[in-house]
Amino acid sequence: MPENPYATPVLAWYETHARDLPWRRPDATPWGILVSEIMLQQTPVARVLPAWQSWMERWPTPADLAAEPPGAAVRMWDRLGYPRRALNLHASARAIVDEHGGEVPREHAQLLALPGVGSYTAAAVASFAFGQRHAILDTNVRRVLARVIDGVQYPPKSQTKAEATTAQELLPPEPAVAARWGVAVMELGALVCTARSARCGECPLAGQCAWRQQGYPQHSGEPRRGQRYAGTDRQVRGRLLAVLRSAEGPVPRCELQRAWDEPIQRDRALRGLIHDGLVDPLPNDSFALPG
DNA sequence: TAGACGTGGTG
DNA sequence: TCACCAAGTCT
Repeated sequence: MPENPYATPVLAWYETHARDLPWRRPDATPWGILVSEIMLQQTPVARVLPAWQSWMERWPTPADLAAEPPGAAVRMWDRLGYPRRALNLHASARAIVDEHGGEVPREHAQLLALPGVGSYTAAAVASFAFGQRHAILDTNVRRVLARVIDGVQYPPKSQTKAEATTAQELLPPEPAVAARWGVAVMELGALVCTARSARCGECPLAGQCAWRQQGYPQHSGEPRRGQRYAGTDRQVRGRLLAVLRSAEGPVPRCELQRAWDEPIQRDRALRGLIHDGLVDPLPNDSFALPG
């Protein structure tokens, strides 16, 4: 297993440039770290910050959240996006209480079994909350490694086995150092080696970066697929859920109809929300957040 | 394994 | 302005 020639400069850079985020402080609990990781999925730090504060004030432990109906989580989630994450967090809280004595589990496999916790999040919690040695491979790390090692502007569209192998090989032997390395590369990708710009003047790896040495070859091939939103079911679902969140209790169907004109798509979106457990259909043709 | 899944900020 | 992008997961 080759040594990691990037660890020393990246760790030194992190020492002085890491952001002071509440879930990174010494007093952060595993639960707080899990909540942050779920919230941060596809969501910028700036938007997570206030949401995380409110969430942790209201539900400081998994048991606090588990005692509430799932709809309370969905309402609290507000406009963070991908509201099924709120449902997943609630279901995770109940699983943690029911199956782990109210404590966030330490084992990667047990974390992975929680709803909404995939490969990245399980590794992140095991590493950041419990100081274990796991490869962290998120969008930031993938981009940094693609540039520094492979000399390309962007990583492949979907994660490859080769990327996982590389991340594993770069892991420092000491668990505590490995955990530090993981956040540090992520932070480098988030602050310096970003998707839109590469501030190589501030980068501790500028001298050993393949992409830089090769003159920044631009991404060639298919344009990177952008997600459309306007007019999609996702937008309709968002509108419907917004109505239900703003209401105190159940909402009659006619009120939901004002959220979207087109009836076929509106009904399809509503059925989807019900199917996903984000909405409860009630007897008198009204609807509510799940109770 | 693509595609679905929210929302808002930005270059 | 308007694509693109943001600590992914699930099917």
